[in-house]
Amino acid sequence: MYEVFQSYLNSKIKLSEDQSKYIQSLSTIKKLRKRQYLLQEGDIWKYNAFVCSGCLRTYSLDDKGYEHIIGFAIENWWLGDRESLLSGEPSRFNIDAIEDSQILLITKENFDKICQEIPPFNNMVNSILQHSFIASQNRIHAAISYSAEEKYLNFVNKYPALANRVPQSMIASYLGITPETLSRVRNQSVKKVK
Amino acid sequence: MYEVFQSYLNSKIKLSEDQSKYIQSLSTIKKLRKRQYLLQEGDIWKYNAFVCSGCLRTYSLDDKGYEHIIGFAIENWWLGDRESLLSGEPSRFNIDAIEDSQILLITKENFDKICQEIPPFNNMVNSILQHSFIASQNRIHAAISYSAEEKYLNFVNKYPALANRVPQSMIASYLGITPETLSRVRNQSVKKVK
DNA sequence: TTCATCCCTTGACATTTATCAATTGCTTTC
DNA sequence: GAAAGCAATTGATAAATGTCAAGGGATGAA
Repeated sequence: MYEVFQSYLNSKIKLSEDQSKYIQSLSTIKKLRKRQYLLQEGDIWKYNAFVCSGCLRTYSLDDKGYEHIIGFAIENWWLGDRESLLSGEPSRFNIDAIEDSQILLITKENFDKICQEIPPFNNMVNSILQHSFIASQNRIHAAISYSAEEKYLNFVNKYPALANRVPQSMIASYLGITPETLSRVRNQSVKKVK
Repeated sequence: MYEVFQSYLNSKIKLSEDQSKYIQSLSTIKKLRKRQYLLQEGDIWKYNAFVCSGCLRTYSLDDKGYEHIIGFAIENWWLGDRESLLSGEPSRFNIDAIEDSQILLITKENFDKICQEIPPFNNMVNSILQHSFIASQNRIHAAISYSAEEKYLNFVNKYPALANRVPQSMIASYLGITPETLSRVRNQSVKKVK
């Protein structure tokens, strides 16, 4: 399963065979079955994680026990709770598998070591962080500006790979609307297209 | 006005006098009057900007000409359009001054130079980016999970310095609600406290 | 001072979205 | 293969929020 990560890396930066082996030596693969937790509220998150296969979600639970989905991750996406990683505090989030998944884990310490020792890797990480930030700015924009229908269409447009892969109720939660509203919105959109 | 930035830097990292002078030599100060643009939709943004004094907002305009406020910035905050900076594309946003302001500007090229030549500076920048990302994750969480009232209370709690400084209508826009709704929400909150 | 502007508030009403409940069709599990 | 859950749909209704319109108070300019 390391190959998935390897080809990801190769698509982004140039590494010698030694460097690649070195990174591999600091990585571990974790297999998760559907519904299995990768991180549970209260745990402290200590890794940088990369999804080699499968699909996961990050979510929080409110007072009433409702789930609010913060994000999804599929193959070739990074994953984790940066807040807990950075602060060392227990996480407020849960991460679990929506499908059977395989995750590559690198501890914070090892990750920092790699960043220091392989500057191109560090640059890649920074670039990813920049892009993540921009993506979340765009999500904020959508959340405060769009109607339920626009939110859904925007989502499908941006993440077609997810739209047909995760349950609708989770997409609804991700968009901040109820499953019922999403169901109706989809129905109407279909009618409009006709 | 450089002193503001200097003390900010000193609070974060240790710099020699030479380094500090060097950074200063690559910085320029721009004065803005209230309502003046720092960036206009369609411009390409090429700086990292730091607010020395005053208050600004970043916003977009939708099809109907409504403003959607993406963010605020006051003294000791960083500011800019990372998307345009990174992509080199024209910005989709406007940035203008809510109060008379003074902004320190460093071009992307010079900024990168500083990052390369002064590793602690680079670390600081990364740490800021991390924190910005976490902050935007939290804003997303609020946007999809909270009612109008909760959004407002959360905002006041997190940014008390802004709550009494920027017009309510802008706060409403930032929260993704109408000014009228915000006005009613505040009224009700006051009553509840009594 | 007076006028004009801007921002906030308030009311009446419309629209959107949420909530609750029932039904159906699928998976999953035993 | 039957039973038990889970997801999606649909309807009826409620609640939250938006829209439109009017008015008032502060602030700044002439």
